Amino acid sequence: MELRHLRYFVAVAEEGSLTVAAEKRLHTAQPSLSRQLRDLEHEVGAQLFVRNSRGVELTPAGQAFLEHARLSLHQAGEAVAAARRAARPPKTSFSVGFLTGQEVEWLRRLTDLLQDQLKDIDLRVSSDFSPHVADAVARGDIDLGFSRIEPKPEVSYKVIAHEPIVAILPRDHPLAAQAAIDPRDLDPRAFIGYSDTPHVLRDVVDRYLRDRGVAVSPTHFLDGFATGISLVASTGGVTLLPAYVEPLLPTSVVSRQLTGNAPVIEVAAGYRADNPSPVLKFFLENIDQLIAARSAGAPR
Amino acid sequence: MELRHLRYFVAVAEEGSLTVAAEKRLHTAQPSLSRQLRDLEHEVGAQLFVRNSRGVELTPAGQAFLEHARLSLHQAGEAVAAARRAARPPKTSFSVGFLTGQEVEWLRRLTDLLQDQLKDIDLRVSSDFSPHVADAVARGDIDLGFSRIEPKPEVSYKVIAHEPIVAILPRDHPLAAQAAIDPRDLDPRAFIGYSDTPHVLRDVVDRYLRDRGVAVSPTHFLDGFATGISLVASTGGVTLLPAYVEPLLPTSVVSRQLTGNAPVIEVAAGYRADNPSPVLKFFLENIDQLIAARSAGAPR
DNA sequence: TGGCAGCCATGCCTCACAGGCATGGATCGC
DNA sequence: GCGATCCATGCCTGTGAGGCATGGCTGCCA
Repeated sequence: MELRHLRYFVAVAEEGSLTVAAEKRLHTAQPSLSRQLRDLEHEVGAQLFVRNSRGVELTPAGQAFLEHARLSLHQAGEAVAAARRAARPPKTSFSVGFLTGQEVEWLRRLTDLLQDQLKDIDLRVSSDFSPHVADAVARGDIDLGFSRIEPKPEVSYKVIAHEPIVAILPRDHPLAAQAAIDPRDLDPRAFIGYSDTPHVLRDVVDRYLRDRGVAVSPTHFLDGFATGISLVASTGGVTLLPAYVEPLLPTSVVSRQLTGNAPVIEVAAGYRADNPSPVLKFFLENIDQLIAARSAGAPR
Repeated sequence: MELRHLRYFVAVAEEGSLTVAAEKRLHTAQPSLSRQLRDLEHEVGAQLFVRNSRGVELTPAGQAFLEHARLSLHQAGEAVAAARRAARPPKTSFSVGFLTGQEVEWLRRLTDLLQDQLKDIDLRVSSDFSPHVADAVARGDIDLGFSRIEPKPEVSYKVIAHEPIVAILPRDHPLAAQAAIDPRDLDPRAFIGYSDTPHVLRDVVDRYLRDRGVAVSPTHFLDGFATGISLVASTGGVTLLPAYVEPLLPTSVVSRQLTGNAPVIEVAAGYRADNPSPVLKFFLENIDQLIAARSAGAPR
């Protein structure tokens, strides 16, 4: 007796017909099936079916056999499934955090880099303000953070990109008619400044304006790109933001380059050097690939 | 995958060696076994054993597989056993009682008669004094009793044999020198009589002696053949018993026929006519066969 | 270090039997 | 009575299980 016999028996018992079971479930010829069931009955030593011109019916012996045959087949299937589960290594957990808005580009590049390993990685993604991303890295809550360089003793950074800063202004603003904007043309009171949260960006912009003798006295302050765009749209003011926000602008808001040498701001990959994650190790070993793909103008 | 694979796998897992399992449990060649297990691993998609020069060890996947493989094999065996149980009609209970000593002949003849049905009969056998056997039949405790004809309103009898009565006496008794004993030569005081229990035998013997003008005054009384033989051996006296005891005599005791027309005693099959037992029905329908076999001098 | 023993793996061959096609027998419905 | 449907039986072919011979690797011992 083999599992084959049990499979055949159960199929016929459930269909109530050798011909139907052979064609629809077993994809075999009815005469072969007939013979296999006869052989099974001979081995068991009991009649399992009553044959008639309309098909077959189980005998009491056949009914008893069916219950255990099902259990046997089920356990055989479970044996295979259990072995496969036991053989599969546990998925490696890997948590990635992004400065909000940066995931548009960097999540795609990251998953491209991890390509073949992705099926074995339990990847978790979050986005937040840059300092919060850095905090989470420091705490070990996330393995890798794409943010500004937020100085923290526990966190190491690798710069992965330099983004130019651009002017963000209403489409109908007088300066929008120019291809590039001179910062000295800005209205000091209509300039939208920065809260403490994007302090890296604030420092970069402050230094840029100071170097050009431009003094601004903002009355509105943005926390992130979202609030920045919102304030530009509602106040009609102008602000400076990294170029990554360009694809995220609404119709009423446009970006314009700045004249002369535009300031740039770094995007960095932040991590804890003592994190033993093999995925992190792989990422750091292959970070040049990530940077090269961006430099080559890989499609976004 | 077939049950064969599971059987092979479990055997190897338990023996920890392909060679040992092949030789001692599976009675197959090691190379065949090696190939079957490789095929199984290929189908499961996981390595189930670690091979080394001392045999094999289960991997975690193999361990998980083993648990379910055992269950599958067990259920397959249960399927067969359950079907066989369901197919087998319940055993018919049949209780037979014998006058002690009669089972030597009649149990053998009864089982011969029931031959093909025996596997379906739960046969119980007991032996006792004849009146006790009759009582048990009357009560319905036993279905068939081989005894004397003990008159009881509930019990019907069919005579199955007539046994001659013989003299039972010590080997060194003066009368033992004769081929046949004349009852008038008996010592009236040394004759061993009968208690109330074998009253049918007592009546037969009393009538026989009275018809020949022989008066005995026994001082010892037997209950059954066993006490009869014991008293003959210990008192040196003589008694008369049915010939069935002859094969049961010890060396110091012999039997001798009686001169002239020897008395006979009936052996009867007793039963309740209202007993619905199919085995009893069968027995009564075929009782002539039982009697004929004895008449034909069938080997005892 | 070399030889031997023990174990599992691989190559080749044979044969048993699973599976397919053709056909037969029984039953049922019109 | 005929045709349809179902299971059973005969015959044939190809697959794969099982056996023997041999190879490769490891470990032990002189």
